Amino acid sequence: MKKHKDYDCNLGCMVENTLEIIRGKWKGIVLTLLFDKCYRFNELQRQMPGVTQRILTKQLRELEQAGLVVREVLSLKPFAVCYSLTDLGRTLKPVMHCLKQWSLDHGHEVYALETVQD
Amino acid sequence: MKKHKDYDCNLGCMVENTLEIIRGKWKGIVLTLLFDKCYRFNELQRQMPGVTQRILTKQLRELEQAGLVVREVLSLKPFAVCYSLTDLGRTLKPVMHCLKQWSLDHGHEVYALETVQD
DNA sequence: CTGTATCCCGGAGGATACTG
DNA sequence: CAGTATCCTCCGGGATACAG
Repeated sequence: MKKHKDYDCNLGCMVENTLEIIRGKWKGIVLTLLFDKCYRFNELQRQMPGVTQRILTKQLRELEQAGLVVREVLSLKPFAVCYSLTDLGRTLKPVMHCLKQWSLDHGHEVYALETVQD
Repeated sequence: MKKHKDYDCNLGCMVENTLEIIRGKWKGIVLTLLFDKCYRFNELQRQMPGVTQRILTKQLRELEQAGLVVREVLSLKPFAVCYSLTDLGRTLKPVMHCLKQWSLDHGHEVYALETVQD
């Protein structure tokens, strides 16, 4: 695991700390999904078109390391696991709401400037 | 400029949209700094130990493209520019506050689990 | 079903030198 | 002072195949 910050910053660092946790490409979606209910591995994958097993596993492991997500083995015979949020993970709800709200309010203004026609 | 999203997602996508804008390594700090006042290029660099000119320029250009930051040439004789936030950029203040607050409230809990002694 | 093991690639970030 | 121009490194993300 890598160090969180390689230098001390008393300015935007707080913001960066939080950002690093949710920086992974699929972590935002994973967390958003898990706010509602716990998910099986393949349920998650189906909700996230484009992600591969390896990457999804990786994102989940990292969220687990951060203490935001819990992996629970339900059964071994038919191998089944269940991913859910920890209490700490749940505290991110207002944060994610904040991000979502901004996108709803101002996202289109950004798009207007990015205008990509590929 | 790259496409914002390569697929349509109606779940965590909103969150992702906002995250992509501030994903750059130094963007959080830049924005945080610019909330207070406008900065000269080298003022910014001095506030951000570790960043190189090239990278800082890149981050600023991207924020500019997104419509969050304005670059204003103050004078040519002694070459001077000034970076400040647009109205759109300023709307990110509550979002950044949200991220910062979470770090203050729960950041240490994450650290506790990451425990890296390198 | 839920992974791990390889191999691979592009791009973000960085070091350094040069410029108007 | 505020940048470009090169070149380079590293790592997140992905494709694919295999495994318990």
